[in-house]
Amino acid sequence: MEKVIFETVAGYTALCWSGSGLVLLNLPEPDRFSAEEKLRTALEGLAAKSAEEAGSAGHGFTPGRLIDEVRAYFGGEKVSLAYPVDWSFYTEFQKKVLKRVHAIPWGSVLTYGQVASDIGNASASRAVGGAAGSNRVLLVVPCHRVIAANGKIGGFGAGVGWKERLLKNEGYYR
DNA sequence: CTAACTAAACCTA
DNA sequence: TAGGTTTAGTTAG
Repeated sequence: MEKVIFETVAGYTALCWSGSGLVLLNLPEPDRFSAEEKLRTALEGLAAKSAEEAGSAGHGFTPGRLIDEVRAYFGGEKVSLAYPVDWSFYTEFQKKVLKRVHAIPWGSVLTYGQVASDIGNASASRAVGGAAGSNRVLLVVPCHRVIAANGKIGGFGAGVGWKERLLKNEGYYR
């Protein structure tokens, strides 16, 4: 597992990846120390499951281009952030949800209910919210592009303020 | 139209 | 078994 902390205009961001794809991408923190704290805490939760990480083939991922894109993202530029994800830390249901969310393009949104139908479980909208909350690869898996059916913003683990900010950044609001 | 409340639904720890 | 990034329906203001 490789890891790095880099700086953007929005703050310090932690990134982790394995041989099979991205493992973690946090939102920016105001200083390097808190970014490291958040990274350490997140990695503790992953440690228990990391046994299955062995034996990944490797896809030649290097963080350089991704870091540039994340910096551009917070600079207000439109970027695709299309990178492979290491799904091995998620349950089957979470994988289905997050893979569907992974495919939501810049500037568009789905409701929790739409994601639920798309994965063949129309009545699982609330569980979709739960699965979205398990996403550790923010931005690359754009769970902030999933909103409530009444047009309201819905919830967000890192705080609804962040969700608003990300959606505004993508031109979704006004 | 907004706010408040309810029941139903599904996954995870 | 509790609770979460829900939803649709009902009722009151």
